Amino acid sequence: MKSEPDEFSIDDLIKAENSTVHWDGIRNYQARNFMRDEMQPGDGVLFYHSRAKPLAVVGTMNVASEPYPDPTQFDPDSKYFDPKSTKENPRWMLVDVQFTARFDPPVTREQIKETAGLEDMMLIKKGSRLSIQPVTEQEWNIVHELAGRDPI
DNA sequence: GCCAACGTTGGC
DNA sequence: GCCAACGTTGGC
Repeated sequence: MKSEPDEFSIDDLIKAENSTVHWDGIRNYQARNFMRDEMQPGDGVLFYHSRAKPLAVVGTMNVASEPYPDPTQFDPDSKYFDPKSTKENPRWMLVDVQFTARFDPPVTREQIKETAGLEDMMLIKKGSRLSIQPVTEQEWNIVHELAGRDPI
């Protein structure tokens, strides 16, 4: 899962209550589908800082809820308000995520590009801007190796 | 800050 | 249902 640290960083996640947040504001159907259809409580998630220095995987999270409707879509005061969405038929789903680890130092985009076994990661494919992307178990393990950590 | 690559919208 | 126009993303 990507986030611009100016908007929401891994430090913000750690500081949140229970180090857990609603991953709200996702307004892309493909990204929504990943949360709605592919994520289960306990799944591991890489936290990536986009539009940042350095561009890097800065840590990990756990999926901490079942998918449920993003409450911000119903809030007229939210910048994520969607007038076309109804409570009966919500458009946007999200999951909660909980902090699990910080990578220090982070695993940079440059490292990922250079590492054998990670060449197929969607993250480094040209033109790929999806903010939620699938990661294979092998990729998860290699990224943890680069971080000097045991994969969970 | 630029701009290429994407995704969405809406007129036809 | 096509596709031009528009808005957004995110690496550089």
